Amino acid sequence: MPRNALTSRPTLIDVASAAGVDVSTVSRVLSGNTSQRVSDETRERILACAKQLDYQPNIAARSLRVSRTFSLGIAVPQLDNPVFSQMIIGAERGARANGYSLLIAHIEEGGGDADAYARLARANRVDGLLVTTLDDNSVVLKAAKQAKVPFVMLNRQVQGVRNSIRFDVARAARMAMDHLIGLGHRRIAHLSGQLNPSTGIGRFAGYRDALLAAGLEVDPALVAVSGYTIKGGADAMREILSRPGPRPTAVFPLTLLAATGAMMALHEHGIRVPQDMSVVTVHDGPIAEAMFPPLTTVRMPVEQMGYDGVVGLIELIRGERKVVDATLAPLELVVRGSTARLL
Amino acid sequence: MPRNALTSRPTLIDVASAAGVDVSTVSRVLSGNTSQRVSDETRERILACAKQLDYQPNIAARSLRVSRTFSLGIAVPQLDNPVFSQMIIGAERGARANGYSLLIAHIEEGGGDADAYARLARANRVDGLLVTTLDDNSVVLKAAKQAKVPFVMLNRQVQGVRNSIRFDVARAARMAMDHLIGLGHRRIAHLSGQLNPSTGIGRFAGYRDALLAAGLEVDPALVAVSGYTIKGGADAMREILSRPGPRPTAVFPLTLLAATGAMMALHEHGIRVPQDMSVVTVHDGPIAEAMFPPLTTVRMPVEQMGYDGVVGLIELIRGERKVVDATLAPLELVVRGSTARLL
DNA sequence: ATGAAAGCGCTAACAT
DNA sequence: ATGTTAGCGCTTTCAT
Repeated sequence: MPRNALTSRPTLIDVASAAGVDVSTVSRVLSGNTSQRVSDETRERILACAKQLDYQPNIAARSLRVSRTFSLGIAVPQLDNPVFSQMIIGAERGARANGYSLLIAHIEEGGGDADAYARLARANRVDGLLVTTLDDNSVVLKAAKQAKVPFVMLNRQVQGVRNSIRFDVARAARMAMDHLIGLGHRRIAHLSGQLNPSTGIGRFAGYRDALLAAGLEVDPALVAVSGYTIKGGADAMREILSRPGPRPTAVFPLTLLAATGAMMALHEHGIRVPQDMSVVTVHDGPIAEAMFPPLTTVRMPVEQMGYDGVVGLIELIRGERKVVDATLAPLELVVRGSTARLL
Repeated sequence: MPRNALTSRPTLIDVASAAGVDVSTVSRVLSGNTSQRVSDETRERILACAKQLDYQPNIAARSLRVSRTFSLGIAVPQLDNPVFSQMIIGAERGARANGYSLLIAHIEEGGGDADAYARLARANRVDGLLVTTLDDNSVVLKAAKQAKVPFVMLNRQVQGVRNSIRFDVARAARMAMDHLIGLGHRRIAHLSGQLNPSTGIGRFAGYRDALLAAGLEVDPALVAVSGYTIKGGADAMREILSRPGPRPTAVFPLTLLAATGAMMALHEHGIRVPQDMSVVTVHDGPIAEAMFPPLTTVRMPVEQMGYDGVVGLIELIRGERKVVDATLAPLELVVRGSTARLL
């Protein structure tokens, strides 16, 4: 019984001698090398022998020879965040479809420079990296740059990073906000991932633009920073509720997890959703449906983002492409029980 | 600028010539080979050169030479289920700590034989496999057996599988049930993963045992199969609510996702938690806290399971161990708002 | 259309 | 204590 994957398995030599040809011929057939012709008869015979022996190429040998690992890495800061699980699902699918494996690297939050660097230095195990970060100035990013392999950033645009697949979050925000405004809401709070250093009202233009388009003003008292966790969302919501002045009638947390936290805070305060407060967010998923009441959301093509990122990355690696640069549009608004017309 | 990970990087030869020694000496130093002595002076010099050149070993070459890939695979059926994300977090940590990479394989549900087999046949990229399945008779399992590498099954015990890390779910169930019984509940429903073919009352003994220990009877009308999804939990809860006869005063869904679904169904029916119905489940996580009301749960060491599984697997691969066979005990009961004393 | 042969970077006998 | 050397299994010129 073999101890490991690479022990005592048939090699090209076995297939070659079974088929009575040279290894190079077998290689040509099995690796689908089209530049050289092999007679149909020989090809058949080789294929039959390979199948009969259950031949599986030794990837380490091939890697050594062709200087490629055929694996990609994906670095995620939170594995138990639906946005990242869905990204991974899409990325894995794309990788598999192209003969690549996906290696996961969990970047622990607050792991610090040394750790993140060390981790990604392992990048010599991969031909390319999919990088996601919650913090734009993250060390992860520097590490990825150090990693001397092409990388594509997902769901984030960062100064100096050329390759990225982004989500048109401004448009999604606009859709969410227009929904609330259309329901008659005027005092709409916003839980933002982080504040824009210049405007101070949240990173994404959608919130502000929608207000302005409706002739409303941006009230800083209605905006708080939630980050990207449930706890962050709950804290930000509590913060807004604790501020003096009239309470908002609706809230737009930017992320699903923040919205989940906001719902907690609202329940704590005995504020009924949607009667007293409408809630809408961006990014749909099973949790959104499972909330009470179920959340109205703007669907986000997260899996697609992972898939497109991988495909772009592979094209980058193959030199079939110089740059990966796409923006995915939001999918539709799914209206559920968390939003209602302002009475 | 290098196109990929393995192009134009310093090799052992570079380090050797920089240090003025032979490659074999460098190899001995850098691979920490303790069986052969190298003078401290030479060692220092080699280490310095390696560092200065930023030498990183070529893993493909090493793999080819030693017939090991230094990667492990983890096959999961649902990536967006907290139980699996947490397992992966633990597994990744364990792998990393031992110089292994973790490769993820997402087994799509209903992927069918051919697909699952084909996927795991790729197992020649890994030295071992962590296998998780929701369906005991899964083809995944057969595939893993075909995969000629050691594998450890997580969170499930299956006939004929020697290596597994299990969770003492019977004891966890007992803790959950005792909590409900202690609160005065007598009519307690159970949403089970699947039914036990012999008893017909759910796979796990904890539910039945707790009832019997309290002098209560098992009422089949209070048991339904939920599977392991939110929807399954919601459907099973609806099913029980639709049955004639007195309604239960508490429900014990076996999994967090099923509990989430059950909460949905209860809300739909206007049944208040915990006033009209107490809910307790096994496996804690952020969602449990985010529910309304927050769920009382028995905490489950899921990350630990991934970690222990990986460590055991590596020991298996190294031949330091013949079998991996452990059962993890449940952690504590966390009482939150979803359970209350029966009035 | 097929074969011969070199060599990717590394490790582990075996020599010295 | 360190050097020499033979491959691991594969792809890819270069011959034929």
